[in-house]
Amino acid sequence: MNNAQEIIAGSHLFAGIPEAQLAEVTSISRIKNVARGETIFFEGDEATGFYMVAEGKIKIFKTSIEGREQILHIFGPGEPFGEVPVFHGQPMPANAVALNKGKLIFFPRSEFTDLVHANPSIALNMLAMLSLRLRRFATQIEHLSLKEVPGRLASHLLYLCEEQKRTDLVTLDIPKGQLASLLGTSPETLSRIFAKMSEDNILRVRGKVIEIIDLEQLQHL
Amino acid sequence: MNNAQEIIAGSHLFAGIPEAQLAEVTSISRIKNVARGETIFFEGDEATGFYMVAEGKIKIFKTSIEGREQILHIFGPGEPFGEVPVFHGQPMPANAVALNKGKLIFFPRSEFTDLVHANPSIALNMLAMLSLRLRRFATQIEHLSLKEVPGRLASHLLYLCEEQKRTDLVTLDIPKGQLASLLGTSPETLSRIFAKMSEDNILRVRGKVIEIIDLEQLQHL
DNA sequence: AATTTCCTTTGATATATATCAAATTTTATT
DNA sequence: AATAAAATTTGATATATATCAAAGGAAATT
Repeated sequence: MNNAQEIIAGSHLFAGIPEAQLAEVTSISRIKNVARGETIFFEGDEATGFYMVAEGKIKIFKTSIEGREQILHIFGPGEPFGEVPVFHGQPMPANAVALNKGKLIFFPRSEFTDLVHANPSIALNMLAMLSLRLRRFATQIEHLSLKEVPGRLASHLLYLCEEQKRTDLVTLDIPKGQLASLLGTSPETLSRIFAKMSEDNILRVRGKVIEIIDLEQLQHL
Repeated sequence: MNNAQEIIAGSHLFAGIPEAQLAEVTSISRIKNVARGETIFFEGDEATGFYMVAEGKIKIFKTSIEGREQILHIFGPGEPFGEVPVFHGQPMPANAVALNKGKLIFFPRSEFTDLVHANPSIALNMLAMLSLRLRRFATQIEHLSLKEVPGRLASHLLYLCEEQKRTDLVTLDIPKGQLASLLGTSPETLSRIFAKMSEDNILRVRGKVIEIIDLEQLQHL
């Protein structure tokens, strides 16, 4: 009745490591249940370890003094988060909140670094993980700075198309307000751009379901 | 007359590894001289290895179709760059150009990954490196999305204050146009904001030298 | 030293997007 | 099902910043 083991075994982070070590990884982990909206940690908190999502979705975000928020990542099952301070020994760089009721697997810092020392594969997997994340951040910076909101939305929809392996229709996996925060804009602006795209017959919005009418136009943006 | 060894030995990436391995690291490296303005690689190029700056400065940047550019990093002596694809096996995520005449140390991919396998310290140093970089990217995203240009400029100047260990006067280490691209704005806007800050008696601009008059005001932004 | 090239500043204008406010729809809770 | 709460949409307005254009200044090259 412990699916933590399954999540761990199926994750990229612990891919390809021997059964024995997998058991060891599991043995140092702890389960934490979280409610929708619950804060896992705040920016500036001391890091005692990192997490992996078992169920639900977690958003990692920064906030301004005025209360606006910018989402950096949204993580789902199998994805680790909060690992940056593990290797660098500084406080948490951002806030983490659960988007839904869910379950997390926690790995205490020192136990985990011991494992990494003994197991170069984990280190290399983690390097691949962080590299991928850097690449995504680079794209996010590029989009924020060089693209306008319609372009960012188009990019995101095309990303969802790939993820959902469909080209005619995608389903948003987060509320539109959260999507606005992920794209670095306001809910109002996002809504208007959806409206504009509908008007231009690029897509049709039916709640969380986006029907894609003109894929080429979308790719063009 | 080979200061590559010195740069390598003094770098964070290879800090604390035994003499013997340091020699090995040096032995797989190659020196590359670059001219001011020379391209090291383009986004999308296949990665055959990564670099470390020995002399000069390198900018890593993205460009839009219209030709605008956003600088992601500026790296100086001792700092590695282009390592992301080494661990993830995808093309280069951004462009690299030399800001000055300089010298680079190149490490071929497979030789380096062999070294990492054999030497967990290098892996852990690299993890610390990438973690730091993720943290900086997170800050950059935060600034682009949640702060206005004056705030970003203030942040940068305060960062230079720390780096140069002065609080009354800092020297820009890159041309103002490049600084604009780093801050995600245009040279015109940056110039205007410098002018505004001068007018408000926050600072005084003398070419590349910025005299800081009101540190508190600057921190306030 | 002269000249060309590049960098920076200043001015005028256009526009994408934030913000405030209110209406409407959707979702959650009793 | 009814009510409360939250999310989304639409409208009106303000503003930060991009862009175009041109002049002035600094730096590099001959």
